[in-house]
Amino acid sequence: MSQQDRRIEVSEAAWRVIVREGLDRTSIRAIARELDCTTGVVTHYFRDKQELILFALNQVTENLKQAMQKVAEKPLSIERLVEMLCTFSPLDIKRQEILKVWVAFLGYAVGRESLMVEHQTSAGQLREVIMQELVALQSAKIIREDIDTGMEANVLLALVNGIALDSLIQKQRLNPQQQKIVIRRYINGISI
Amino acid sequence: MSQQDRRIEVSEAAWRVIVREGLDRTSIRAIARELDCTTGVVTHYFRDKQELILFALNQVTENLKQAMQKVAEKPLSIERLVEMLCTFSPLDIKRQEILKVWVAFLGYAVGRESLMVEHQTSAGQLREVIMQELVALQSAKIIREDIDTGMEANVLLALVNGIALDSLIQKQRLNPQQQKIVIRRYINGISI
DNA sequence: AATACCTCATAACAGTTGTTATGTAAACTA
DNA sequence: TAGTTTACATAACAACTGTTATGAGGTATT
Repeated sequence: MSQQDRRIEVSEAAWRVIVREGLDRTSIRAIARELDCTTGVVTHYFRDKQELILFALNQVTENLKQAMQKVAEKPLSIERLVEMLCTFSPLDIKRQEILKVWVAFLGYAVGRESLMVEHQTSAGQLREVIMQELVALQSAKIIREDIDTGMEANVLLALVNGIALDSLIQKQRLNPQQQKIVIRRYINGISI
Repeated sequence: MSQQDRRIEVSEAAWRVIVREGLDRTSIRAIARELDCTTGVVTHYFRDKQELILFALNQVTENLKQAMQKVAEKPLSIERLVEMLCTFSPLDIKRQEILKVWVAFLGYAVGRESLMVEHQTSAGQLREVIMQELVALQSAKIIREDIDTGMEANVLLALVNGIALDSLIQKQRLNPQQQKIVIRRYINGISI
């Protein structure tokens, strides 16, 4: 097993602790316990805790980007955009956990400007992908010519992020089917 | 000054520390420093830290509810719904700080089921208000009859929450004017 | 005027934290 | 096979945490 793979293992153990016990209780010792090892493992693969946190956060982004990449292989269509956006929706347990980890990190970034910039960087990348998708759809005359692709990318991401949050904070939440319907309906609104 | 007022003072000091340094660094000692007092003040007005956290979180909800209450005094109209929803938008510094505190608490609630339930309770109340607004507008034949007010309340809150998050995580973010336009445009889509 | 209470300061407590140094087998390298 | 690096385990460190007890000075009550 390569060093990089082992780092990912440690990072995933950190994820599990975060989801189960909360980010502030995710100590180096707790991660080691989750790995059924001692703290020596963690300190061996990460210089300090900040490096571990940053790595784990980047793993979240990496997961999302890969999922979107996979969808991007399909032929251009409205449906492809819908599926791309649904990448963010907590439709299965894996994505629910990613969402929780992401929310925990975002809350942790409040009052830590450098961490918030990390979030902004990854969010900016996702915005870029959606925007390019909109531009392509616009060129193909599938969506209206008069929409501002930059702004619309923000709105679409805001909508899917909001829907994702809804699944966390609402007891009477949108079910997976409704989530898809809402996104599809919104996109229909900007289609020709 | 009443006991309740003093509790609010402590809570607001906690807010400032959270926004400036992060929730996990908001220790009782840090709050006391912010108040320019000793920890005696904090421990006198709150049994323990959990009670303080819960109080500070409820203050966030209280702030939002009061702002919405104020809007609710105006006559029923599409514009009133827009303004209600804009209550959540970080249009000024005060609301930006409330948003940050809220996000910090939400992240803190990951892995703490009881705290997450608190979030769900307050989010549920806000959903109820928006839903009643939709029902009233529907009765007044201002918005379409065929929309599901329950689901639409979720979507509207998801949209404004998403827009609020956008202001935190996007560098190329929606400006306040665009935020209002987006909300208004969406509501026009469900109007007659 | 005596008593009780409210408001806060101070200090000590044990527990947890990240960090660091040191030890030790196993695996690789020469 | 001797030497070096890798992959951990172990332990000690100071700093910080929430909690609690004690006390002191002011204010209100009787």
